[in-house]
Order: sequence, then structure tokens, then C-alpha cells
Amino acid sequence: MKLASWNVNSIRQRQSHIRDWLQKEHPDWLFLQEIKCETSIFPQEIFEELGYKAAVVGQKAYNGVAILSRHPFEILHKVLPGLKDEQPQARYIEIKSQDIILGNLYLPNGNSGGTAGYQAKLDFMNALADHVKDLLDQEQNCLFAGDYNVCPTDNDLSPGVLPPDDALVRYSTRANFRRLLWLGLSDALRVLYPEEKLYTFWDYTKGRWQRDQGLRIDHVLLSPRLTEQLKTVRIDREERAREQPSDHVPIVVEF
DNA sequence: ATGTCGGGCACAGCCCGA
Repeated sequence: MKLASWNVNSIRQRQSHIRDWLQKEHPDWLFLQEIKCETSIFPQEIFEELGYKAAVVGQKAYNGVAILSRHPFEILHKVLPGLKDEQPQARYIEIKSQDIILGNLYLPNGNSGGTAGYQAKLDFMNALADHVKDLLDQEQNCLFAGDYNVCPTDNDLSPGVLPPDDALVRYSTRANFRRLLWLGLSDALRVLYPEEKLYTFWDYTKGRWQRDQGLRIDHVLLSPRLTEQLKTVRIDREERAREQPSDHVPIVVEF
């Protein structure tokens, strides 16, 4: 099985990139984040021509997640279970396909909106951990991938690109990420590449791409049995060098 | 200090978020 996750920063601006990438890679599933469109205008037809059905949770202007699948699936959740929010943002979708539970997430960045904005990030991470614990207690094969907006350690960012109190590297952010690992999930990339400096995001400003000053914030977390079956993990840096790229690139796992 | 994108609003540049 081959699964990829990609924050595309607008589905409308990146349709042709995604179509090209699907034709090249033929993943079983592609997780998309920051589609930035309402569910009703997601361009499903383009992907259906390539054999993919879409599960979409969109909203106006911001956020938005979708899963493209070559296999039959059922949608389990359109909001992260346990998240107490009157009007939840479009940040989570979960399906079951090939007897695996697949969760696609776009975690709040946490740098805007002051204290409340950062708290929303921690609330999301806490709800995610509780949900992960439930599924692992049931011995479900499961996988949670997406834009976590977390640099797990100092090895996951280029030195000096973020201030120490940035929400992507703050103590509580990293502690909550470690909790997911201690529950039993593994960070797929670090299973195979424990030390390498590998990034999935380069800011559009300040020549970050040209200087290779990036962040590793897009992650694929695997339940124990899937970890045992892990074959390859790859970050597709080439996408960042294309014309009009997203600021994130795909992370691809095979198991 | 600035740098770059994308979307909304409303139709021209600002504002927000990243």
C-alpha cells in the first residue's frame, strides 16, 4: 500500500500539480490539506477520471481537508471526535478503507489568535491523543497523517528560522506530539531515517527554499502493526522546485 | 524592516492567515 500526504495550499491553484503527481505516483490514498474551498466546489471529477473517489471536508477561504482513494471506503468522522467546538473548522476527516482507519488532519498553526489560538492547537492535540488511545485500545490498524504544524525536535527545522516561542516548537506543542508516540504510534520517517535533516515545508519568503531553510511539520504516524510492515518513506522535494508550488511537498509511505 | 503566497471583499488595493 502506498499513501501520501500533501498540504497543497489551495486546491484551485494546485489542481494540475496534483493531477500530474497522481499520474506519476499512483498512490492508494492521497491526503490533502488546506484545500481552501467549500465542499461543494471541490473538483472531484478531475480525480474521478484518474480512478480516485474523494472524501471532502471544506469551508470558505481557509483550512479544508480531503482524501482521494482508489479503494472503496466509508467515512467515519468529519470532525475530530471529542473536540468541543460549536463551529468546528474543516481540519479533520477519517475514513476506513482496506480495513485500516485513516485519519487526515490539519492541525491549527497556533501562532495567530493569541492565547486562545494557541489553546485551540493544544485542544486539538489532546482530542487527537484521546481518539488515538481509543483506537489503539481496540487494536485497530490505524494511521494519522497530515500537516501537524509541529517540529518534533530541534533536528526538524533549520537553525534560526523560528523563534523559540513559536507555536510550532513550543514545549507544550512538542510534549503533546510525544504523547502520541508514547501511546504507541510511530513517526514513520524517523523509523527509517532517525537523524537526517529532512524538511517538508519551506516558507515562500526570505529565500527559504533557495537556502534549504525548511521545517519538518508534515508527518505520518502509524499504529504498531503498520509500523512492522513499513517499507519506504520519502519526501518529494522535487515538487517544491516546480512552477507555482505549494509551500509544502508530499510525504509518501509504502507498507 | 522587508521579503511571498492565497482568498475575501468587491472590483483596487488592503486585510488576514500562513
